[in-house]
Amino acid sequence: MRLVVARCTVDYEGRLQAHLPEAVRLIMVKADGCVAIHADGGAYKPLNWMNAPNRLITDDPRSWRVTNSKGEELRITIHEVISDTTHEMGVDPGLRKDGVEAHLQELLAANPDTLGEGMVLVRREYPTDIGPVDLLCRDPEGRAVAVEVKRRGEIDGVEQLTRYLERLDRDGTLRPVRGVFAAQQIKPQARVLAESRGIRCVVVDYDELRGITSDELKLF
Amino acid sequence: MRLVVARCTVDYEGRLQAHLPEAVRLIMVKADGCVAIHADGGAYKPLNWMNAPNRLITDDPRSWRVTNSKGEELRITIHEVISDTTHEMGVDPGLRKDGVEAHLQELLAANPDTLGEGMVLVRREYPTDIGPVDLLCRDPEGRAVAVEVKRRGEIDGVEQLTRYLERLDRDGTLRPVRGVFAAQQIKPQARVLAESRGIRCVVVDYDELRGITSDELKLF
DNA sequence: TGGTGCATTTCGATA
DNA sequence: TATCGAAGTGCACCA
Repeated sequence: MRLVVARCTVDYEGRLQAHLPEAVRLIMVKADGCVAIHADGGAYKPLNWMNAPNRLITDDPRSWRVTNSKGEELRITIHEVISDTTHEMGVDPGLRKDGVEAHLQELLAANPDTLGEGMVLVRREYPTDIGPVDLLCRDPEGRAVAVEVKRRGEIDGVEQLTRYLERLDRDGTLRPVRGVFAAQQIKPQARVLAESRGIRCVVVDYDELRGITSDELKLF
Repeated sequence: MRLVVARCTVDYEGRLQAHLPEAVRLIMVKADGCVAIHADGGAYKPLNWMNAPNRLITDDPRSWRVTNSKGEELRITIHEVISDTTHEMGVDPGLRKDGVEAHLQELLAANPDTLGEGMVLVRREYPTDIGPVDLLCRDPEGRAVAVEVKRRGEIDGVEQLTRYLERLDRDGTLRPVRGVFAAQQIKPQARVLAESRGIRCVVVDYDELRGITSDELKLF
């Protein structure tokens, strides 16, 4: 990784046009070739960048050009170099994560009762011609229930579930299919839209659900 | 901005749990306090981070703790410091952008003819109870036309316009409202969905539109 | 290679 | 401050 601290101006032309006036910034060049220009503030997002794969030309150390195959271009004009260092880091072993939507889906699949008294799981990732539904269940009366699982429930999640319901309803063996929108948190507008379409909203407590599952495991 | 290159392990606990095994990485601490841990690859996104505002405790230089008011915590254990530098950068003058959706909307508002012969603008950001429609126009016969403007037209844009049309149609003074989906580029699947719902698709040439507007200005 | 959905999304505008 | 929609979104996954 090469780290250049320099007074520079930057121009980007590609998906939009953008310009950075002269100032001191950090230019980070990673081993995969991606370039990022950071100011001394503003979260982790750089002011400007060019992802790999790209071509970086620094023949003229005062004027860098980064281009990619999509015709995007980043021009960095360097007025004064304050620091220029390079460090070998090797390949990173990578990040281990826990607690994302996939895990929430697992927990709900193991505890369909959370989605409604007496609910029974038919299968996870139930296929339709526009993609898989997160969960397909049956209620105590044997009626099909399609479940969309989100960490945070917003309008586009309701739209997604609506499209699935439309498709599933065409299947004579399932019709009529009801919808359940399950999330750790549901935005008010998403709730309004869901309920106006007869979709039930279920707010899920992740930690509680994890507790139930581990309690059940203790029974064995 | 403080730049530390170090062999480290990192743990994050907050919106999810994540762990980084021991490796050499860049730890970037910005003036606003935000902390980002970068590997030598993988676009501009850091492996781990904590945005401002937060509290950074480095009393023990081998074990940093970053916490915020939401109860999130980042622990950085430093096994070996390879480099540790600090640079003053001052406040960045910031990024100037051009070519985004707002500008496209302005240009279309100034040239409603682009959306259809004889189209007249009623107003931009026409309010509904689920949010404002980009443009509301009337066609030569005086019928209402709702326009959704996107840089790139994809399925969710069609869904958005459909929701607006649904709402506007409830307004007796406007009904029936037609829809126009305007974008610099329209994905085939979005076009199919739009047309199946009777929504007209208009591909807009940004540069040409800008030319028309400047030509009109020259007339004055 | 392109389409779809998720993200510790981030970011900005607005009510 | 919450909420909503856009982003040069990035990224994984799958066809």
